[in-house]
Amino acid sequence: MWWHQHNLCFRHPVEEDYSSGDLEKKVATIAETDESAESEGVIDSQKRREILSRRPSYRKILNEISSDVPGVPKIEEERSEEEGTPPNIATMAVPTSIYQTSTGQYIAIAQGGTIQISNPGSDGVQGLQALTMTNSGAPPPGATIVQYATQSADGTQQFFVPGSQVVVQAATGDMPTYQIRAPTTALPQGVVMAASPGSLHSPQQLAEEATRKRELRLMKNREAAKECRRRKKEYVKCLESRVAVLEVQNKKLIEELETLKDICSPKTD
DNA sequence: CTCGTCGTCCGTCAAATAAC
DNA sequence: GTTATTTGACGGACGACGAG
Repeated sequence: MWWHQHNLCFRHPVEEDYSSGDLEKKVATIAETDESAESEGVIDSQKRREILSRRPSYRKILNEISSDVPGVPKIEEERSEEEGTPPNIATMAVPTSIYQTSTGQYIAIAQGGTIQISNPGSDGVQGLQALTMTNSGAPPPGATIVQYATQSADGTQQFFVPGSQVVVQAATGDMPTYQIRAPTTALPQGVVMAASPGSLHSPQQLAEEATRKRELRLMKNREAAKECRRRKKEYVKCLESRVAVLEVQNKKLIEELETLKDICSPKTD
């Protein structure tokens, strides 16, 4: 595989994939001191199973927290790129991702695999093309077909667009970059020509189809992992702020308790 | 300058979970 | 039951930083 050329195994003692478990415990501990011990020892079997099993997604957890605690922001279902959203796309249907090409064009990849390309300098709507990837379900009538292909020799991923243009995704960098290019060569190895599903018969075609599916799955998972990490960060931030709030509350309550103690049992000396 | 360590980010896999 | 999504874990890359 082109992205895995390194076989050296070497593990850092400190991982970026930190566990948020400690923070969760901290929040739980502080919250326990705040609230009465009513729940102590009352864990029924179902709850125990819930604890033992995998916890729900960060989105769910955070949304539960935020419904309990006002002021805690909810994780949105889908979010477009926070900053840098081009003004001429802002009024479009909310895309999942927006990318700017080297030529200044904007590519918005919406849910459902629709790709929108808009030209800068226009009034925003002019020059917009809605494209649908062939592997994202049945395209709507009249949709332009985009052919997704495997990486090319320079380590990029390409979407083939009718009209002799290629949308190229660079393999590295902080954010995936997309470029509109004229194809430099004939279709690279691994490209599946637009063919009806029923016509895939030969072993080579089947293998190509399998490769294409794998590439698509990896691409989707790549994006999912990014999104998951973003949610996790948000979740950890939320827990940290909750810890801070609860610590302040705890301090106040302790002070209050001391004051009340002093009032109720003043020293006779 | 080189080397080792640390922290962070990323892509991938696999398993759990959710959605249909 | 099948498919899609989510997320923990793993391993590699890379930059920052200090020690020699």
